[in-house]
Amino acid sequence: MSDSPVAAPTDAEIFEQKAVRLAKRERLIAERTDAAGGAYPVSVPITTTIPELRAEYAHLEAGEETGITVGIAGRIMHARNTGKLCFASLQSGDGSRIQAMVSLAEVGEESLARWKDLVDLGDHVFVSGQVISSRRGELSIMVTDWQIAAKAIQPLPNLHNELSEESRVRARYLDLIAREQARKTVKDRATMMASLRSTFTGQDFLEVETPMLQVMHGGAAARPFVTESNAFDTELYLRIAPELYLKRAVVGGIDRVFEINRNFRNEGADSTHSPEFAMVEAYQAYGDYNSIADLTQALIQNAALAVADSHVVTWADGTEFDLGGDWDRIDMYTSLSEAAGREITPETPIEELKALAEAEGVAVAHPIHGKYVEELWEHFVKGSLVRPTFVMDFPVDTSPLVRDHRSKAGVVEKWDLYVRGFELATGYSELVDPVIQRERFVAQAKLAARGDDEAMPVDEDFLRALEHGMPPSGGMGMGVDRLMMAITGLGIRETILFPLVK
RNA sequence: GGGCCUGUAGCUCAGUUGGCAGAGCAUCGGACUUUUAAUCCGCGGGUCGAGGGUUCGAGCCCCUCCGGGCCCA
Repeated sequence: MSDSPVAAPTDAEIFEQKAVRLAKRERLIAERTDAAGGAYPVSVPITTTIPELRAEYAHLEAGEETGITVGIAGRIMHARNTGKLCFASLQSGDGSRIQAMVSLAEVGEESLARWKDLVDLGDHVFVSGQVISSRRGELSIMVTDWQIAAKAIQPLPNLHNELSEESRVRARYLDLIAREQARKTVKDRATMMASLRSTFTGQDFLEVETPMLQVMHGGAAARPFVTESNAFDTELYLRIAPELYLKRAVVGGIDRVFEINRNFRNEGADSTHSPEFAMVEAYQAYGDYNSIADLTQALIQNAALAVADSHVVTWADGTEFDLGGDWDRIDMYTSLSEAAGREITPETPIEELKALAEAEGVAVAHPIHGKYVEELWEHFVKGSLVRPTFVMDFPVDTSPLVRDHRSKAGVVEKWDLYVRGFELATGYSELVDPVIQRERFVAQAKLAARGDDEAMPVDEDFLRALEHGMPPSGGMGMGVDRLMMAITGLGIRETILFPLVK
């Protein structure tokens, strides 16, 4: 906690509705006779749930009475009080609702008056009584007993308007209470995560967890968050990728390994980037970038099938998007040459690339061959990709952890998977030669010394592991939040339950 | 980093040319035994994101800062 306690709000700072509810809370607590009463009872005697009742009594005719007594609890979403008969809609966590009817004839004068005095929108309430259908055919509980299950002292937002986008993100609990799509997104994401794990385990991959706090960051080109350890009296980095640890696991004989967890990158935040993001990484011994592309396609297609029941997913805006079939695999230099109308190869001199980039208005932060080629590819080709596409064979100097292509000079066995214009996943034939790996690290360290704060330091401990021999392997990484975006068509702030906000 | 938009009651939003701070829902008081955003009557509720400036007078114009969004690089 912070050094100074947060000052209690003064009376003037408590707005009217909260003050009213706080007074009701006080009254409930003052009237409490045992642990089951008051404003926050330890439990209430529910016998069933709202969705179960909905399913079981869907057939009731208007005005029908069942003679069955149940006890249920839910959050008050609407209340309609008349003089001697009160109606309330109770909502359960999944969004399903049932009506409670509190009638003078059933509960008596005192209980009805207490209901009107003490129950507010947003409160959790327990009711017991007969399951009936109202005259208008609304499935209802004709209440005989009730009590507050949990008193809300903040008012519910106005449910007749959409919550503002900022409120949805800052108060996700309200978004979840108010909006079906918000609840569905949470369920869909859980379904997607379960599907990913199921696809992996179906192919004999083992899930592991590797360090998030690292003495040395690596495995990707990105700026890390820096923190410090009191116990070790040293700087630590929040990981930017789990790669170097997963490879250590492969060296140790975990031949098929994956991890799904958070990475942290100290970079800009916008509609497709979050400073912390969930990622899946996997390594497959005796595989390569082709077999790992097959795996990636299966992971995504199975996830789409699990969430949307089809390889053709329907986004929130109604657009249909087809993730089915075998995806195209195109060559980076070839597709760039075609789109640019001139031949560009790994031998194309940097001056020529620079001239082209300047002519096209493409800015390149670090003037090396590979960065020009990648920026130019994004400029010329990226926007034209419609179907999911693997872009294969990247420049060697921007991919320090990838092995050289088995037959083409100057490129590495790396692909990026583009889905609807954004990079969803990347895969490699992993570099396992410890001597070449060391050379690549040293080259990166020189970049770092020249001010490229995305470049990696030399990781001696990782190199020692590699020197013990890592089998030929394919590896892949995929942004889980982005996969969710691709399947649902939602923005990144919708796919993350609690995105970082200032 | 550049450009544009935005911040007003608990929530969602209006606010004209610079001239008394508004609406709906919610709250509070009253009526009502079949409502479905119930209805009807009545009363409240504001540091207009923060600070500074111009002006007789600023929610509105100018400057700085903070938060949010969109587009571009």
